[in-house]
Amino acid sequence: MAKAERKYWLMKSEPDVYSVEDLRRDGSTYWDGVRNYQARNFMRDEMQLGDWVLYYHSNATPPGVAGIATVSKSGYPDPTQFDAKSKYFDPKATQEKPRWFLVDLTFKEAFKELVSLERLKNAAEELEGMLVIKKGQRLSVQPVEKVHFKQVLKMAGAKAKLR
DNA sequence: GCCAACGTTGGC
DNA sequence: GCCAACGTTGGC
Repeated sequence: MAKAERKYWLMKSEPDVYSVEDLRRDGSTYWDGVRNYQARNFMRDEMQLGDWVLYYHSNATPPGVAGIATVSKSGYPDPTQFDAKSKYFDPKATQEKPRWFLVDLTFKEAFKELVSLERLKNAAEELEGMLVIKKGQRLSVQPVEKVHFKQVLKMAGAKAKLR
């Protein structure tokens, strides 16, 4: 069987809650609390070990891509859904039939300078079709095309290189 | 803090 | 199964 090709993603986090610097400090983390079915499906079904992720700071000044992480564990049930004390508790979820899934991320790089949403929008030609620059796009886990991922790395002057 | 966009819920 | 009401996201 051919090895599955690496996929590319963008994941949003509010830096006040958990920033790319927090991820650098911790090394890796689990992406809990996603309660959107589309985002859930990506994490459960499509994200795989070794995928690359643009780490996006939302609700920030300015918002934008702050770094890169990699998927270090593919989809598994989000434990917070079973925890009655958690704000992410879901009474309809059971161990046998979990409703929410997450992945683990490992830190790869924090950009020297954030690639702001404004810069992404200004690069509309190179980034045409990229979901994050679309109006009203709220999805917190999004697929990213390889060429777009590459372009963002270029704009960031990232150390990490895509072959 | 405002509010547009959009996902989810629930009454019918 | 429709759709109004409601809740959340996230840029500004």
